[in-house]
Amino acid sequence: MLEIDKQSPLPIYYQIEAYLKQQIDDGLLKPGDTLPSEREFSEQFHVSRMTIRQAIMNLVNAGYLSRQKGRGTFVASQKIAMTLSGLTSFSEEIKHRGMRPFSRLLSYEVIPATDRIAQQLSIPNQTPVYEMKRLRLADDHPLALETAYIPVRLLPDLTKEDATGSIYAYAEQHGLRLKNATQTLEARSAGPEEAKLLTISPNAPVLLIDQRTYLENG
Amino acid sequence: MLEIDKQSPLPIYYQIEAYLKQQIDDGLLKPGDTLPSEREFSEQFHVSRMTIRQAIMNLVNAGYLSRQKGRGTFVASQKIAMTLSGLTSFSEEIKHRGMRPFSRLLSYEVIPATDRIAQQLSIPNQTPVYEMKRLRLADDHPLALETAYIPVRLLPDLTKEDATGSIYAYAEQHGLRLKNATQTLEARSAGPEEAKLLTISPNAPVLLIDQRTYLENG
DNA sequence: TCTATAAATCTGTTCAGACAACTAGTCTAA
DNA sequence: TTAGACTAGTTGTCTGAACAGATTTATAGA
Repeated sequence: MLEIDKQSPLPIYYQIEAYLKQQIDDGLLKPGDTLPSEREFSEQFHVSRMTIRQAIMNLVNAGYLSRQKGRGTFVASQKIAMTLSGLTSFSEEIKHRGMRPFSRLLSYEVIPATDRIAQQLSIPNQTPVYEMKRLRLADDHPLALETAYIPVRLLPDLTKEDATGSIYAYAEQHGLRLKNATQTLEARSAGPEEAKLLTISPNAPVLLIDQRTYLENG
Repeated sequence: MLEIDKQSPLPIYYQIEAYLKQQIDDGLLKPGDTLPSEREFSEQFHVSRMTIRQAIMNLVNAGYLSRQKGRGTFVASQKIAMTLSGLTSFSEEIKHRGMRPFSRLLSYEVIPATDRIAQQLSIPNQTPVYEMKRLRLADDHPLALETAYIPVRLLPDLTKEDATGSIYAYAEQHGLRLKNATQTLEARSAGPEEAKLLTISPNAPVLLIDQRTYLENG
């Protein structure tokens, strides 16, 4: 049992945060486990609910926990490598750096989800999804190749023209509230086609980024 | 001027957040600019200070803003690539994935800061700094090469033995409260020596991570 | 003028309470 | 049996207040 020291120079939320992180790292709390509710924590530690929330929210941002309105707070899966708190789309990211973002649509079609895609998106096999390949540029400098898969069900009326702009902006305009994204990174060598599109030499090292964006309801 | 719609299904803090993000992306707020204080925002929008705080904290986590106790809130520099809200040290990160972290100290010495190091750490030239090279392993599998530079002034009593363990833990034990870190990523080819230590082939792509950790007071 | 003290201003932390929105289970009526 | 209403529990949002700690500005005294 944790003893909170209210006289400590360390903030209370910080002590609780460290305590929970320890429990997770030590395996006392396993991925998928449900945490006590905010009210229970509040009574257990004799502190305000807002203080508990601050500790929990920090751990959610750090990728240790996840929460769902009406259900509870859970220990996050180990697989989540890095949680981006600020969910920034490509366009936002580039603009933020003062460059002019641009993307060229290479291909756009609706295909049934393959095994791998269906599994990654947690949808049934063969579910129709949009497949969009785009070349990302910043100030006319090729920057990245992107292949995006989106279940058709989520955005039934998406057209080829919409796909030219920002998908994030389009989604938010149509009432989908985006929640967070996870990214995993991997470095590998560029294939010949990729190298050509990005105007780099074949076998030059490239960064492989797997980004998944979730809606607010999961 | 922003008009807050208190009837909107979108939370108030979210509206304010979007408004400020827009101002920054549009260049109306430039890096270094000071934002109005929380009290001023609070009066301007007729909402509670805590609501303002929630909007601002989200933007701080997303890397758009930075704040300093007693000074104010500022538009963050464009250079900040990605701010890790959860400041996780190497050991924490590996343990979180259920592996056994280990590090081998390759070299340890005190050297005067070179031009490049001094500039990066924002300290005067020739200031003595620790230089520690470490090979990082997870479950005996070589994972990363690390070269760390720390101003001697910050941790005057650091010994070679201390350097074998976690520097973060050591720093916190000695009263330094760490704040946040920025990481920039770059993919390049491995040199022959690096390849040998990491047991990979020369020229294999590796990930270059430049991580900077700041103390709470900067 | 210069310096040391005091006041004002700012962000950081904490509290107690209120209502909204969502989830899951129970109970009731068709 | 089943569809729908109800209810208890959970997180999400918001308020107004208070004090702490850091920084800057104003002030008074030498």
